[in-house]
Amino acid sequence: MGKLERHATIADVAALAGVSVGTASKALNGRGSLREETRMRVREAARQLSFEANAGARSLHSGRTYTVGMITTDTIGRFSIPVLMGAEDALGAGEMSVFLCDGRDDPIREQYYVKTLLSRRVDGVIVTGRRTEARAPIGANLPVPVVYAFISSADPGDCSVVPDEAGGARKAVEHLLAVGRTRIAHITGPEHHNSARVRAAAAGERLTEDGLSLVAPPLFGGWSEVWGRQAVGILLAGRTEFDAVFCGSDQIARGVCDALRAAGRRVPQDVALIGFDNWDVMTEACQPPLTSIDLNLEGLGRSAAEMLLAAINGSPSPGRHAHPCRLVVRESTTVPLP
Amino acid sequence: MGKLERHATIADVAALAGVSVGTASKALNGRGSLREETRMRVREAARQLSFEANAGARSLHSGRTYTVGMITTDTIGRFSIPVLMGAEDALGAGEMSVFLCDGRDDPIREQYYVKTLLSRRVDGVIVTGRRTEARAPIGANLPVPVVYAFISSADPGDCSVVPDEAGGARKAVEHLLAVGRTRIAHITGPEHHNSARVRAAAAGERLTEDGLSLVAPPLFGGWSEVWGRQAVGILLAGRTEFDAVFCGSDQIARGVCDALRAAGRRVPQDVALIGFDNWDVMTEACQPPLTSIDLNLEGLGRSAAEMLLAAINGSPSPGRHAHPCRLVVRESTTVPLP
DNA sequence: GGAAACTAGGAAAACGATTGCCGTCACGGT
DNA sequence: ACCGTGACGGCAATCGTTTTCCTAGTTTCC
Repeated sequence: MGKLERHATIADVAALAGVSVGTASKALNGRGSLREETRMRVREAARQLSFEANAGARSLHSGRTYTVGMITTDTIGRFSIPVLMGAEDALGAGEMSVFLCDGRDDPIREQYYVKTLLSRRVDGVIVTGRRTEARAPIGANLPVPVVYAFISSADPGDCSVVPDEAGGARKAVEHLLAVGRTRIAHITGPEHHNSARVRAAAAGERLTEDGLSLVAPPLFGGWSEVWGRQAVGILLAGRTEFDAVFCGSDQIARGVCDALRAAGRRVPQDVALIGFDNWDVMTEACQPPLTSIDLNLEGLGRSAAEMLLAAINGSPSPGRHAHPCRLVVRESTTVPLP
Repeated sequence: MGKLERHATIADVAALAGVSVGTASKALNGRGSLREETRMRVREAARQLSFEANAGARSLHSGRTYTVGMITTDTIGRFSIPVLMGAEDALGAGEMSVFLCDGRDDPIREQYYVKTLLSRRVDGVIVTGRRTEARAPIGANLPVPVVYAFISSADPGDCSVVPDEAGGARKAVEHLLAVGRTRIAHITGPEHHNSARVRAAAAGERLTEDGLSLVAPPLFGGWSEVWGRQAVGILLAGRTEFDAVFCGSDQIARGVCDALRAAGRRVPQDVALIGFDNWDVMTEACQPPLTSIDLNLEGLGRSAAEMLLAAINGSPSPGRHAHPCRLVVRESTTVPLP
């Protein structure tokens, strides 16, 4: 089998085995009634020619291609990847292959991809990516099921799977309460970002349930370490007492941690610190290692893929589905044993 | 066009336009000789039915699928993504769709993917991922061209596109020399990692060309911030004078930066600092922002894809191709203007 | 006015695989 | 001897498109 060799067709196999194409097909797929000897002969021929059935030709018949398209809204990033991998994993288990399409936040490019995918007769489409808000559907009345993962569709009838950020924020607060902190500050991303608002609101609500409140209004800024450092400055200047900080991202938390240390406050003894995203790069490099809320994106991707598979098989799950977050405790909220 | 609607076929279009299928095909593809009026009629019918030619059926004829497979050796990570995106971009421009396959470092899984891709009759395959050394080829005598990107194939006859790490290391040293530093230390990743060895060796060689040498043997460790911090301890304990540190990764550099500051050394006034990878998360959060060597992975991916396209069209480029790195200067090597 | 030269579009054969339907054989029962 | 019945495999239709070959018409030119 040299580099220039053509792919073997079932006709080649049939010829080598001395049977008709139809018989060869039946032999390889375990259909029809054939003598065991014949079956073996055909299988052996197929092996010799390293025959692999042409999936395209096959799907011409079955009407299914066993492929799905995955469109990322914005450029593929830290958040899309786990989603993508989870989905790929779940789909692979279902014998599905994935077409990757990087939309790069360009609606034209995206529409081009949608057309391409449809012409390739994908069985379904997953849309993912990060946005500050829900996004417009990729198309109306598409002939195949679509699932939005991580991002959510502006059409509430579409199937979207999103992290339960409010639940995550509640878990964060509950953990801080559980380790005995009551004077909690919240530093987070830009207010125009839906995630920042939702998390802040949920944190506030959870405290209210215990008759408490944030020691100061949420500090909205950016998602970066730089902002985390600045925010600590603001907090300290305000002279508000606080024994814990809940941060909207691990990067913010890391900045906060560095700034607190520089200001002489110990983490976690003086101030307990909790992040959001559970991004290993940050949680591990932080001194001390950072407690955080894991969005469980890989699970989310998997779950989205499973919903897509279900929809392809005729059982769609319309609507918005919240995927639970998970608390991961590290030393930034627990005093290490001496 | 409702959700349950079948895809329109060219027969539907032909019927609506009142012509034969053959004619419809010619009209849509600009073949044959047809009256302009007929062409328009067919096009209009296609538009009404939102007809998109079935790519699978089409490729049955042409023998080409206009798809390529992309296999990532290890789990998709920070390094694979830009490569992947660059490739996707270049391929998209060539009207090719990409099958994404996440090998997860599992040879069985990988072989399964290779088979799947071949049965889908991809026109070519790109293999990417990170490894400490060159990897075994994904298969011998495959019927389609294969290009290895970022990672390289152990078979020197295979087409591999890899970053010119030695060149990058030389650029780093040259930059340090250019800003007047001569007492350079090198802190890098594990010695069993090919990248670490290559970069260290190239740095040493470049210094030798100027009659200099590293102030101490390269410090091999991990790629992490934690190691960077530790290494500074070792360096300071050794009482060797140094006015610059070239780090094998941005994470190491960041750790070094934090540790130096904690030890009272100013960056860049006392010690100039340069990283490797140009990872925005690190370079931007570092205080001061970090000068680094950019592997130019997106360009590398693009370039790999272009070589694959060329190979598909009959002009393969066998062998190992080094893709140049780029120096990105920030404040960690330049004293900011007062 | 008749042959040559076009033009427009239809019919049918690929492409590779699957599958329903049939024909043929061998065998057993009456 | 004849019929019924399985077992085994071949034939041909089918999926959706492209493309090659052909057949009517219509011009054109001598």
